[in-house]
Amino acid sequence: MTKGRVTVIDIAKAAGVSKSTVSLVLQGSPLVNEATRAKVNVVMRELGYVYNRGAATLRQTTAKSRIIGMVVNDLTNGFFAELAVGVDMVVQSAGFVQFLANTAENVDRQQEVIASMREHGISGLIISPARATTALDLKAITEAGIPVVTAVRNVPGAKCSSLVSDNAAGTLQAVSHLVSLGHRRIAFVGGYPDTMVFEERLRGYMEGLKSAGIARQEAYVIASSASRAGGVEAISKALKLSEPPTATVCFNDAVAFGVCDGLRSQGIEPGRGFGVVGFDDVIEAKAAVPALTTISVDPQAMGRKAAQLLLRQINAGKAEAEAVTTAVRLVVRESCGQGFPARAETA
Amino acid sequence: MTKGRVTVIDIAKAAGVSKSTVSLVLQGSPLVNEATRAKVNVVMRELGYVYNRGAATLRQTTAKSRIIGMVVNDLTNGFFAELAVGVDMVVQSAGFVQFLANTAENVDRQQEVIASMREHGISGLIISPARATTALDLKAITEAGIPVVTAVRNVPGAKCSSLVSDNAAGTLQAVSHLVSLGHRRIAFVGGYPDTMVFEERLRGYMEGLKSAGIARQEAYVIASSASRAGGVEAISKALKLSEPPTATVCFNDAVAFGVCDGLRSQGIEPGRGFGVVGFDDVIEAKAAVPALTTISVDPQAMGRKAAQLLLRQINAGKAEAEAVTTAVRLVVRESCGQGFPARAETA
DNA sequence: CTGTTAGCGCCTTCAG
DNA sequence: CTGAAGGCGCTAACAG
Repeated sequence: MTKGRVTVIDIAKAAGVSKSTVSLVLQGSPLVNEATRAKVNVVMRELGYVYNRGAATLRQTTAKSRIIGMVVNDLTNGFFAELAVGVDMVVQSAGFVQFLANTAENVDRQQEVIASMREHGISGLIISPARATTALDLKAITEAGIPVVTAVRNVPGAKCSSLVSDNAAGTLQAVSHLVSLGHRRIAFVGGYPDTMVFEERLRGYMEGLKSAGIARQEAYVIASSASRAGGVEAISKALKLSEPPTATVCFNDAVAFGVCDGLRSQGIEPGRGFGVVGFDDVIEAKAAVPALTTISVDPQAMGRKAAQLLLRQINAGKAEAEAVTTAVRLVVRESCGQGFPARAETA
Repeated sequence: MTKGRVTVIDIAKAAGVSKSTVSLVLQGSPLVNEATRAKVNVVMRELGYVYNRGAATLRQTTAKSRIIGMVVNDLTNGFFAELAVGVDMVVQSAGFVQFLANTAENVDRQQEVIASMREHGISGLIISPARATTALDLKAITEAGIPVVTAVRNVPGAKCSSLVSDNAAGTLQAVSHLVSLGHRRIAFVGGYPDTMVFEERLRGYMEGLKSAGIARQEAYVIASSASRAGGVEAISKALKLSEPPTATVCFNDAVAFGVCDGLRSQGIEPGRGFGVVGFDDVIEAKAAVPALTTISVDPQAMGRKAAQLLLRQINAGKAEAEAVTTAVRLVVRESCGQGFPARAETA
């Protein structure tokens, strides 16, 4: 039952110096006598002093709170949990502390937590935006001069940097992987050609074929909805071709599951003879199926990168010149045959 | 590029009232004229005012920061991620915000983050302690009158409430489950009888047998190290008995994996005929094997419970009378046969 | 119901 | 190297 919380003035008194001296010690200033510094530190320990960062932040210009906000659209999904871990690592070792909030894909909630974090004076924000997030949602905070970095998804038009996965490189790797397993008839299935993401992934697929010296086959690009059902539909079409593929690169993992379903219903076991690579789109990551190989960013690495980027901006005093979007390299994760892919081991 | 951040005084001026009036509006006091209140709110929106909670906290007695600390020993483990999600839910809807830090089982780091959180004036702390945590580690914060709740593991001697799983009820359920599947020769394998946890789990097992009217068999309690290797060892012993068991309740999931390994090496497929129930000890949760049924607390539920408990203490003004440890009910989770158990669905 | 006056704990001049 | 003021943004008493 400490009565009134102990303050700099208390410890100044007890150490027989002035408050400013104490303050200097607190900031590790070199202007203070070594002996004095030691004494002050001892007294602080004795009295159980705890630094009041709130007061400091109040006094200082602003936003030197050393707290960074992290908002995530689905913490239940292991991918994002790891993302947060990555962020936490660098944030912690930089002497910052992390606010974490989960939005569960709810934009309203997202706005609430961002507002709340602002009230607490976060020095910067890392956000994996909820689905329907628009530039407008981020306008207030970016205009306040608080550095913002988006990860995983990006928000077109927002004045902030972002980290997204390198889609083309991912599907390219997927193709190379399948080729190295001996496949030559490789299809690209799922998704509709009206999104940027689709274009990118398709492009990587094409490049992969090309660099393997495989001629492109129109019929091997099979669009469908980017869902499990879409995957089923697409693979059934594929298998009816006169020369059916022996492997597929799937637009995302939902599609990949559908493909597996479809294969099984034809008595074909995915992963044994028939290669299936799913683009781990994060969304369905938690339902990974064993027989599936997956292309995905390393979430922890992405988190670390995001945090570094943000800290750089914070230290630079202002937000980056303009919105920069960086593509993060992807990693092929072999299925592990039992349980689920050993994601942690790739970290 | 807002110049000087807008303050209560700015909005007071703009609204033609005094700062205190604004302050009252901010706190939703009923002492202010409805029209005035409305006007103030409008002006706040127009000027893009953001409440400075740090300043408020500074002025107010103390610790009304509305931020709660959450420290977790392994966020990489899906269990703890879900725990944090549970906490976040209630914390958020109570208008608090959550500091999250991961200690990766490192006590030193744990002390650092707790210190850091203290500097930021957390109103309360929920902690899933790192392995070697002692009451001493928590002494400073509890003595400062900050409510602390431990979850998952408890810290003997610490002046705080804790939430742990109901070990006995868990193994009891495990036995009942196996009995309902027709098993009568059920062994309890793994672990050494020198820990409290072992005692509790063994007791539940005994009770389970008893309530099923099955006589206890000395030979069916097989101690071993609480590891995968221990599981292999234990099951091999079990199978050599003249009347070998047809099912096992395992001390923890590491042991359970070992049991599965051992069974397979004998050509027995676990889960088909031979029942295996592992106590999901959290530690190895991420490596769940499909063929395994598991007894475990629902992590989100535990998180919610912890947060509620903490908030109650915060609102009560002071920490609970004394350390109360509450057992959380466990849930049997059927293996799902593919991928890993659909944990989220039990939430 | 609204305005005035003090600080909360800290950091920054600015002198000694 | 150290001491004395002043103020960050807000709220808690009091006055009006």
